[in-house]
Amino acid sequence: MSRSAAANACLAVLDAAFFKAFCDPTRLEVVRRLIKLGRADIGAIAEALPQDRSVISRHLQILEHAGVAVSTREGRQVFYELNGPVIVDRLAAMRDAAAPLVEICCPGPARKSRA
Amino acid sequence: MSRSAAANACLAVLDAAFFKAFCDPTRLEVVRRLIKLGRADIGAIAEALPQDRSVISRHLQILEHAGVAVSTREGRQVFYELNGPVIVDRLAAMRDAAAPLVEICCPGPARKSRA
DNA sequence: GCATTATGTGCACACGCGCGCATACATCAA
DNA sequence: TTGATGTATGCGCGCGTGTGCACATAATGC
Repeated sequence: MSRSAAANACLAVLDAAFFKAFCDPTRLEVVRRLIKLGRADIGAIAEALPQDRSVISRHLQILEHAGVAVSTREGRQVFYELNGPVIVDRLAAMRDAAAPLVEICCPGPARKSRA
Repeated sequence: MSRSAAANACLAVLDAAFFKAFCDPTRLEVVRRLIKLGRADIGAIAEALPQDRSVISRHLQILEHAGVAVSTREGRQVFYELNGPVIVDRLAAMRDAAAPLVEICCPGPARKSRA
């Protein structure tokens, strides 16, 4: 594989929306709560967080809109859950795209060979 | 591996600084330029970007501070380069931490049967 | 019907941050 | 030295957005 081909493959998987979902500290805490709790309603997610429930609700909407979380309504509560497969696939795709680029072209600062 | 153990492993690799490095659109463009150009000085990186050179310079500093880029001074120019190994390792660590959590506990909403 | 619980939303505020400009600093050439 | 080039930084502006409050909406229980 050529360097430009590897570079293009790497460019293709770079998604700003995915990163924006995790770049806010509070939103990352929400993600952490979802990891700990698994499937949970907004009240349970917001319980240990200092922000208002409405704020957590908005963050969850953002996460869902980014494709990293899904919601299911049950009666008057809304349960949220991380979309594990999607997250893993995204991470794997980025890693698989970046790996060959590092191998064949960008020895980088901490690389020894490359005579 | 238990669910909580997998969850803790997943929490450990969640790094806000890493995501913040890629969440800004302009900064992502800088990363794209670095992927295309490989090692390059600030002038070359900022050449095709609409923002001012000083802005690109600041973004590169942010990327370096986040550990995803490195700079080397040569005379009066500063060459930047993505820290490929670090990026790949981070992505791999996140994927490897999230994968078992998805497998053993969070089948998720739409489990697609794939390897 | 009314009350309670759970969540969504309009609104205004404040903080952060990306941005460009001007300028200072560093390096090289003549 | 002086001038030119490349980069960093101080400053202010403007927009995006996270935040909380109050209220609206929906669903359950009485």
